[in-house]
Amino acid sequence: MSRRTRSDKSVQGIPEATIARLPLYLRALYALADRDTVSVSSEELAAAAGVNSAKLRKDLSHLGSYGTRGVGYDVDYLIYQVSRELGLTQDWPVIIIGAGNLGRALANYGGFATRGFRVAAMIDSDPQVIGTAIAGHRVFGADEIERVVARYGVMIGAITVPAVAAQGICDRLVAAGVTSILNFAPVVLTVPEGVDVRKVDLSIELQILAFHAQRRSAVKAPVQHENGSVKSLGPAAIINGLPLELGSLASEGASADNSGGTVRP
Amino acid sequence: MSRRTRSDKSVQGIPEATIARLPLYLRALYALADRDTVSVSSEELAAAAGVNSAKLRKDLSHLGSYGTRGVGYDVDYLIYQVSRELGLTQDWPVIIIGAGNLGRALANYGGFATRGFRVAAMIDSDPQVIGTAIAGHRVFGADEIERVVARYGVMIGAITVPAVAAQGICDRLVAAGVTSILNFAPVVLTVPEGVDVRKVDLSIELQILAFHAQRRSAVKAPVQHENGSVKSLGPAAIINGLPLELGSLASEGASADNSGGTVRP
DNA sequence: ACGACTTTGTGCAAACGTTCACAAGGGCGT
DNA sequence: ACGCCCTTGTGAACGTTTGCACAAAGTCGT
Repeated sequence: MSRRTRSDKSVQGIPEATIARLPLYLRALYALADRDTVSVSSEELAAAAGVNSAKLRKDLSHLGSYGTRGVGYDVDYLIYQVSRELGLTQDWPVIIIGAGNLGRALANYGGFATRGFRVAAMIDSDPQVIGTAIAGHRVFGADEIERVVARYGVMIGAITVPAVAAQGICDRLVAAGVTSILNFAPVVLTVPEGVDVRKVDLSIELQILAFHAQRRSAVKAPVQHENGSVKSLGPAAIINGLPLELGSLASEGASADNSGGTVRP
Repeated sequence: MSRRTRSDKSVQGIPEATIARLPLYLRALYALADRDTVSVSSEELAAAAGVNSAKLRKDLSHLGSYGTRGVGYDVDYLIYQVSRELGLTQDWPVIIIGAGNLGRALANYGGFATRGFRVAAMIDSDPQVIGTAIAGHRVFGADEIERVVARYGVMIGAITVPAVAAQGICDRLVAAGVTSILNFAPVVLTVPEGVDVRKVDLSIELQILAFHAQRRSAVKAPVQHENGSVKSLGPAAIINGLPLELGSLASEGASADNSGGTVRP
């Protein structure tokens, strides 16, 4: 039954939500493999990945029947299957546009090159940076984008440039043949059909956190005595009823205005 | 009628999916305000934020009735309402743990301090870095975490340390009273109930892109002639029928087997 | 003052995602 | 060889999210 049924379920139909979790499972599997674990149950793997075991089983079932009832999953075999499904059995050359802090962080990111990805080149517009090497990768000028993409068959581009420059860079990448873009700039990129854009947006995540934090403190001390886990908290934690209006930071004129000059409440 | 109906719908029930989009709308609104746009329709705003207009209207309706039928939404007023809902009308001091490239990127991130957030302090373990200033923020040693959190009433922490150190830092933050954590380390953090963790994971995003890229090239030239938007592509784009098996990268027998030695079909 | 026009806000149904709960199936001890 | 025990894989129930389509409600021109 488990033959490479290229038609059964994998035809075209793996849910987005499942795909988004596969990398998580993969990471947990690698961690297990590092500890020489040979086999793992859905319960254990789910715990390691931070999800519910039923969900994990259903997710994996979309790839095929790679487990053994009564036993669990063979770690190495599952790593292979998940990797293959994600397309990580081949190497993806990636071009990073923008050699600022974010671009450097990306280039240095260990788990990056780990499996499946490799930095083909970095691009920057600063003459001072062009020609230097970052994390072992040569930095080219923006005019080299097309050449680098063609030369290395780059299909994935990471944009870590300021917001105003992002759309322009995106257009050039797409024109050069890049069909997958990872966008770190805080703008909505417009791309032609067939191009895939994912965004990583720090401020959005912060804002979501702020919402929940506000919600939490607004409910005003619902006195969370309920699970003894509280003991794991240090003494300082209890003073948090957060009486402080965070006015203390003071000294800095910084906060209020900063270059951007956009505001208007 | 649009009074702060603290009871109507906002009682407690704004869907997660909606909350995740509010920051997007907020950004689009600020962009409009910068161009001195006074009023905007759901259609326009939705386009600017890259979503469907029905969705946008439904999302906004969760906050209250802040639009005017036949006209649209007042930009400034909506900015205020969305900001208030997200809790951005107050300043959130954030502590950044890890002054590596990612931590620096975060500290320098313009849109960061923009509205609602301020870097209370940065923390690092490298003696060479401690005591210096990054983007105007003093870097403290790890032993100062508790003091900084208590002093500034920090409720949000951003973890940008290596994976192995992340859980330890997380525990200390939680013990110190931090209840919202933005985790950049590629690990699943375990926290007590009541603490909110969001993760930003570069490699997961890349892997999702790889999946779609693979899918795209696997379908082998389904000849996407269909929308004239192709003309927006440069010449190089057309050579993309992707004849390249990215074999140029060559050496590797690629497709069939790869190092992983894991296999066993 | 009124009617034509525009755009919001929402009921409803379909699509999608999650969770439960259990039958199917495989290993292991006797 | 057999039956018990364990864990997978999945049908079905439930919850959430999306998108349509339209009534409600406002503006603007005449």
